[in-house]
Amino acid sequence: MTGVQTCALPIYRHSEASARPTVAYAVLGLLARRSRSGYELAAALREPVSFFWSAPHSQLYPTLSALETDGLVTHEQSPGPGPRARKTYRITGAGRRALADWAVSTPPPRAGRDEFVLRAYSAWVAEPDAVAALFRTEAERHRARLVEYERFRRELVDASGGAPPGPRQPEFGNWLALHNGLGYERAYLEWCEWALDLLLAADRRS
Amino acid sequence: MTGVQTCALPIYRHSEASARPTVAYAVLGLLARRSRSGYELAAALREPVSFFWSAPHSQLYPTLSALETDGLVTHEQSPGPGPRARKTYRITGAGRRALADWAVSTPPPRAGRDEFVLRAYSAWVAEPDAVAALFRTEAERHRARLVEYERFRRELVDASGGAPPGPRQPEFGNWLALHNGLGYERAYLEWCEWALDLLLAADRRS
DNA sequence: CGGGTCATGTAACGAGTTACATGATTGG
DNA sequence: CCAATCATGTAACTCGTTACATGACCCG
Repeated sequence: MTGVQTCALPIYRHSEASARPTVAYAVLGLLARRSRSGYELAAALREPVSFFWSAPHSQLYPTLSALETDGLVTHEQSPGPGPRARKTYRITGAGRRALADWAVSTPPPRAGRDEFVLRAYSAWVAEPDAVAALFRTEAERHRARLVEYERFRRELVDASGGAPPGPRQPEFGNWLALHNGLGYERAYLEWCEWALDLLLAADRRS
Repeated sequence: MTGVQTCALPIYRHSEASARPTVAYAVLGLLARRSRSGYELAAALREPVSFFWSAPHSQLYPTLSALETDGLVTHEQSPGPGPRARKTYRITGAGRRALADWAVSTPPPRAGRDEFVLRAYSAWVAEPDAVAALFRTEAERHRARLVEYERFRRELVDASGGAPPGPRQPEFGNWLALHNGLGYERAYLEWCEWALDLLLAADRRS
């Protein structure tokens, strides 16, 4: 009888009362701009919100229920074309407060994840030609995103008449997210091209 | 009886025979450089491998078992200090091939995730002062990482005598991953400082 | 009349995180 | 003697993805 006897019924309390999954704040962030139906939210979440967070609709609907239970959103029904009614969701005052609190709370230092860099880390075991092909494909992907993001930037600039949006305007958030995306894609593309140069230089030497 | 009758026993086959979780390739990537014990692998995975992939040891041990079942790694036991024997893992030829295949296979276009940018996207609902504080903390974090990465770079340059490593050397992978990390952190830091300038300019106007 | 869009949900699984668990040796 | 390190594993949970499910309307 030397071991420490532990409780047979494990009581896990590692989720604080106010802890919500990140997708909930993606939803609140969208609803803070304007009310939307579940379908519209699902469509918005299919393409990454703020360029760096996406979710399928299967994650959305339970999230909306949970947010409503907590009083952070409400909904109004209207007849839909199909077998189910359309629900238009609106953020509440409590929801807006929860979003603001979350937005400025320092996030725990989470490790970023990038599977492509992990592949690059092991690229030395593969054929250099195949590695070059991989990087060319990846570069193309980021080039395409850059073009898209530049288009978004022009749209935002045109919409706000040249001046950057004030820090209380919704466009401020778009502006921040977009510029992060632009910097990210530019840096990534430069890295891909640098890697291709390195591979080319090594190929010429041999 | 209008509905489509589906099989009562759902047969899910959406995982290909060779599909392995990403953490498995992080492990193989480490073992391709040199053999390591589970404990050493766990320590290496605690800090992100290739700067962009980390895992706790609880994910490691089942992964090692699975890799061994598939014949991609083997292990030798030696007596450990504690109640359990130390197992030193070695990658097999099949493991090296699987790693090389994975490394150059085009990854499915996954959406990157960045919770901080999502916060920034909703920062307009919060106090501008709190937003500025948030960005200062974040900038500091990236500045610290940059300093660390610059140190790694000097170490790598010193170790290889100035010349960049050839595309068949393990250091090539480190070199690629490190330069991605450097570009990423530089871009992120610049973005944080740009955002702080924007907030400061708006503050002066009011 | 067949496929796409609108519209909402549930089921099952895989991936990732946190907590539980054991126990010898080493250093302050 | 207490804490950290070495050393390995399991249990329980949350988060995220893929697949299943229904059905009306619109357009060609």
